[in-house]
Amino acid sequence: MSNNTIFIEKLRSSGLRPTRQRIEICKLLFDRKDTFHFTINDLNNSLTRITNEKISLATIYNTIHAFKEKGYLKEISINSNKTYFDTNISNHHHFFDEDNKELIDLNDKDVGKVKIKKILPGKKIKSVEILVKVANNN
Amino acid sequence: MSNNTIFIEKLRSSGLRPTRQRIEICKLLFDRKDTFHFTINDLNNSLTRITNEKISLATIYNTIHAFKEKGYLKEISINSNKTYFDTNISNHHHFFDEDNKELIDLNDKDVGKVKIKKILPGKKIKSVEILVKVANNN
DNA sequence: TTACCTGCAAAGAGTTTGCAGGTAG
DNA sequence: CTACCTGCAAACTCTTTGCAGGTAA
Repeated sequence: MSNNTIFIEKLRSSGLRPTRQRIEICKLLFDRKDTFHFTINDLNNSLTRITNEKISLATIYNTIHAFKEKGYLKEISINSNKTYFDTNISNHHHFFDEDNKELIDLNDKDVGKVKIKKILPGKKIKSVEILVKVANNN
Repeated sequence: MSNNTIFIEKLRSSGLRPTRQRIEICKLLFDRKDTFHFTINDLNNSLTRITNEKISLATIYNTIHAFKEKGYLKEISINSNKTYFDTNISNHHHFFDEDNKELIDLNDKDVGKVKIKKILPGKKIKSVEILVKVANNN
């Protein structure tokens, strides 16, 4: 499958050698149509299940961090003991469902335009993230 | 100082007995005009410095968590290995300065009204938090 | 006196790192 | 062949918890 070429290029451009383990990670992250929200733990479990072998956490962490540096993944601001990542790197926001600790995308057009009227001298805005926490009605 | 009465009431209404250690925590958190953003570690360091004695982490954690449950403190959603709290419990948002890991308040009026146009069936919106990450121009 | 609290230290969870053998280039 | 990578385990950081002596009511 020539998708691997894309994965190899993603890895190389992130400063990583394309290895069997990293190709597996790429397949899981990028070989899909929909957005994928995950924690390292989710990813590790999925990899173990899909590949029937254990991929080292060292590899998973260094790969994910390189992708994040390169901008192929976004880290999401949630107050949680875990770090959440998102394969959707477009400008968008999130619902966080507190009942099942799940993230749901909120497209930019689903949110009225946000205007930040305060300026911090000498500082540049890097990102504006909106997190809408939701829970069951009860 | 009769401020202690207020602190004792805050503690009692949070289901906690007013002890010497907890009064010290209250003084540090609530005896001030301006907003206070902190991590448990910040708080612990300040307490040690101010009181010249070590207050147990167990006490700090159980006090802070009780205040948070009661709504006297807010937990802020930042992707960080640490948990940030805020003594400003009004509806407001934050800048997060990535250079020095510091939080800065963003009043509700400094942000244009945010309209969430997507609905999740059966789910109720608990909060809408905006985090504006900033860093030095360079 | 009783229930709760404190301090300490150990345990947990998530993440990071050091090292020795293995692999890409 | 060399530099980088993998797997493992140990180490680290932050947070939570168990326990024994101490304190508020």
